[in-house]
Amino acid sequence: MKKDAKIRILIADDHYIVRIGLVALVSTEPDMEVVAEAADGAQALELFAKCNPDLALIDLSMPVKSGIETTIEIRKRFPAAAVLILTAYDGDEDIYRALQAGAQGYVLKSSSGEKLIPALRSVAAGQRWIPKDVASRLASRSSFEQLTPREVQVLQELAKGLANKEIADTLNITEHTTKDHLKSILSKLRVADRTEAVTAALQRGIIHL
Amino acid sequence: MKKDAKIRILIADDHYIVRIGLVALVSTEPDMEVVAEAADGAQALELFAKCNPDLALIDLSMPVKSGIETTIEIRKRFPAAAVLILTAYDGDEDIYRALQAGAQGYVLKSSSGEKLIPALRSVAAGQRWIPKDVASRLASRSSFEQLTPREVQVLQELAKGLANKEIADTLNITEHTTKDHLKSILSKLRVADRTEAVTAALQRGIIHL
DNA sequence: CATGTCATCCCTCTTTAGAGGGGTATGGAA
DNA sequence: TTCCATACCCCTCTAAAGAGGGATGACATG
Repeated sequence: MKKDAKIRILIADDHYIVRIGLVALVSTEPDMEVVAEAADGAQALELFAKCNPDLALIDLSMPVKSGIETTIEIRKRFPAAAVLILTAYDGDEDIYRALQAGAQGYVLKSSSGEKLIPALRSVAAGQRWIPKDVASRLASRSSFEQLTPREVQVLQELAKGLANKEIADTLNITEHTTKDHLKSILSKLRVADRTEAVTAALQRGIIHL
Repeated sequence: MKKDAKIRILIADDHYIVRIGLVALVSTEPDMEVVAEAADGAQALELFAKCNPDLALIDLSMPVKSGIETTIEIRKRFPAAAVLILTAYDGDEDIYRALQAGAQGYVLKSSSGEKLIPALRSVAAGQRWIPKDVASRLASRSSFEQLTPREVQVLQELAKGLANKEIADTLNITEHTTKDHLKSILSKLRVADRTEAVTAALQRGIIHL
């Protein structure tokens, strides 16, 4: 290996402290370096295009453009890009969507340096990296049925506290149809009523406040 | 000032990366040092008792014992302790409770080093530190009426998706009383129904999932 | 072409939610 | 003590919510 063939990393996180921490952690490793720091998704995209890093370490919850959106964009524009998601547990749905979006790995912010560094190296080398516990939750996730886009849309209005009739108006459908969607939401999420549906969806990351 | 009279800081955060970041940040300042690192509230208490730091920098969302609980405990056992809350925006109610719990300051994880370092120095020197935007949100908070402990309790059951009758059973009251509490919750939070009450309470940090 | 999924619409029926009144007992503040 | 907030109880009534059926057109996939 050439001495200057370091793994060039882009980090994207809206928390300044986290960015410092990542830079500090990476700088302890001689074979990697942080070449760009972004505080939001849009900035991450810009910097990726400019720096063309070997690895993008991206937080899920960021302003302007979410980690998921950013990952999708990066992978679309740079199909060879290696993306590792770093987050403070945002629910199974987010993990699933991150991997669907093309991320090769997923690490939690609580994981120690001994776990993080190998993840960085692994994903930069083109391999996948998904912690066992995350993988198992991902498996159990599949036991729940997938919500359709329309159902998610209804769920979002539901979270605002709208009544069926109001949801019907905003979505330009009838109250009957709203009730139908609600019925399938309740059965798919295996909950008893709309309020539990909202909290369950929030916990699983299907919707956000 | 004596050369070795550094500000001795205890940091408590469940995210390893954040702890690294804080250590890295603090180490850039010659007059302060991190003397203890805790990954949860209980550990923070232990280490505080052992190290007796000049300042405790505490995250709000931690396992085992929350930042609020930890702050209350620390302030009870060490009335002279200086506590600075560090968090990723957890809703107005949390900020309010943190300050009620005896914390002298409040900083957001997104704030830059130029803002964080003065906050550390200020609180360690016995002064208060509350960002302007946080202070203004705190003021607007007071326009909402305070929920009683019982109402918060009902709200928590509400978030589980329980029906009025079920809530009544778990709290050993009648359904009528549950409805009464619900009525005052709806009016105090200025929302139309139970579902909106739950999301509003989550946003304001009155309850958590 | 058949099958399946999605989104839409419709009806009935029972239970629940929420608005509107009423009241009592307690314990702290004025 | 008088006042006020809290917590508890009760009743009625209307409008929702949610469970149960059945049905259609669009569109993709086998």
